[in-house]
Formats: sequence, C-alpha cells, structure tokens
Amino acid sequence: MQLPPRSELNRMHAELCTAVADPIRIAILYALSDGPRYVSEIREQLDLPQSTVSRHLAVLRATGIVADERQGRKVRYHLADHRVVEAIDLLRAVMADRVQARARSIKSAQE
Amino acid sequence: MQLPPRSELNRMHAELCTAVADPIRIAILYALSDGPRYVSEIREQLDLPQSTVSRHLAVLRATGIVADERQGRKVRYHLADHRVVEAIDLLRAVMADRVQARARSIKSAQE
DNA sequence: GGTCTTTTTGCATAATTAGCCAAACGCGTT
DNA sequence: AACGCGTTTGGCTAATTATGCAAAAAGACC
Repeated sequence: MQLPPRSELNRMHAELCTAVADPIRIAILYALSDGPRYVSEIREQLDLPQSTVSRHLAVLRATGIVADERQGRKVRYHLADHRVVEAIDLLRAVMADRVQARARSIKSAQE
Repeated sequence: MQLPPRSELNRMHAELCTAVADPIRIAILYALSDGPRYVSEIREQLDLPQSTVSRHLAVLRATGIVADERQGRKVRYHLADHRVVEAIDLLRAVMADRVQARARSIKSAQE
C-alpha cells in the first residue's frame, strides 16, 4: 500500500484537530484524562443534555480519540491515545501565556 | 484581574484548536516551521488563489499563532509560538500511527 | 413480555466556515 | 500622480456543525 499524498495527510490531520476543536469536547477529554468515565458521569459533571454529550462522544469515537466499552447498561469511555491530551495541553499552555500577557498589559495600562 | 472561568478557558482553547483544524492552515504552519515566508512564497508553494491564502493567514494571525511584518510591499509571516507546531506534530504522530495500523490490518487481511 | 435505566439517533433549526472573483488597498517606482 | 506589484477585503454561495427535543435502541431485572 502506498502512502496517501501530503494533502490527504493534511486533511486527515485536520480532521483530528477538528475533533478536539470544541469547548465541550475539550472538557470531556480533560475529564477522561483522569481515567475512564461513564457517559452519565460526564453528563453530570458538565451539566449538559444527555444527547449533547452523546453526540460529542460520538465525534471523538469516530476519530479514534476515545474508545468505549459496554458495562451492563452503561457505556464507559476512555482515552485511546494519551498524546492527544498532551497536544491540547501544549495549546492550553500557549493560550494561558497569552491570557497572562494580556492581563499584565491591562494592569500596566492602568498604572 | 481574576482568571476567566474554566468554561471560558475551554472556549478560548477551542478557538486556538479551530485555527489549526484546517488542511490548508496546517500546510501553512509546516511551511512556516522552516522559517519566515512571504505570502507570495506560501501561495506559490501551496498553489492556491492569493485570497484563499490571505484569509487563512488572517485566521492564524487573529489567534496569535503567526505574526506578520511588512517588508516593502511584501508581507512576511512567521510563527509566534513554536509550541503550536509541536502540538500539531503530536497529533500528526497519532494520525500516522493510525494510518500505519490500518495499512497493516489491510495487508494481513489480504494474506 | 413489560418496565426501568442508560445511551444513541432522527429531525429541524441556527450558526459558522470555506471558497472564489473582483474590487480595493498599501507601498515602491518612474 | 500614475502605474505595477503584492496583499487584503467585500460579497455571495455552498457546505458543515452544533443543538435540543422527542423517539428509538440496548441491556438488566421482574
């Protein structure tokens, strides 16, 4: 099998990025980074309609970022690859730096 | 100044992720990871309409991922924070592993 | 089979985004 | 000031995505 062309790889790459580019999905990923969770636990923690949580989990599942396993009538989700959380942590650090820099500049402008 | 609530941080975080969640922007970021580039160079390398490249650069600029500086009539762009490329590299590795795993499973199914 | 619990899905609506062409803008040159 | 080059933006269309409610599925238990 030959490798896909670079543009195709970029498309798949973007698909992966798109999956983590949502506030709710980010919250879900951080919840899962502490360990496996049932859908109901996530729903409770985020205080969102069941269907909303389920859809977002479906997006993450479709891209292979998380995996699920039935446990009786519940479904438990867990991270499939921890590097995804590492990646969004990196971006979060970038963002945190920016927020902090902005706070500093506001403060100095007030003095 | 007090920190924004977590949901607000997640929203900003997602904004950052959204900015990198596009095949063209990923290609641009990789081009810039080698060093600063003029818009015309990027346009040429990616073989896209000028306006398309410009819009994507505007998205990256708006989120602070890249910065620009005029050089005569040209505009040169460069990465503002190298960690963004590190982050997408991590995701690219995850994707590459998945592509490879799929290739292996196809191959073994053919045997 | 009927019922309760947990999760997913159908459907309709609202909002966001990409894309291109053509017009405008900014800057250097004559 | 007129022209040319490089870049951005206005305006429109097409496509994608999120959302919530209500209905359906899947499993456990009687």
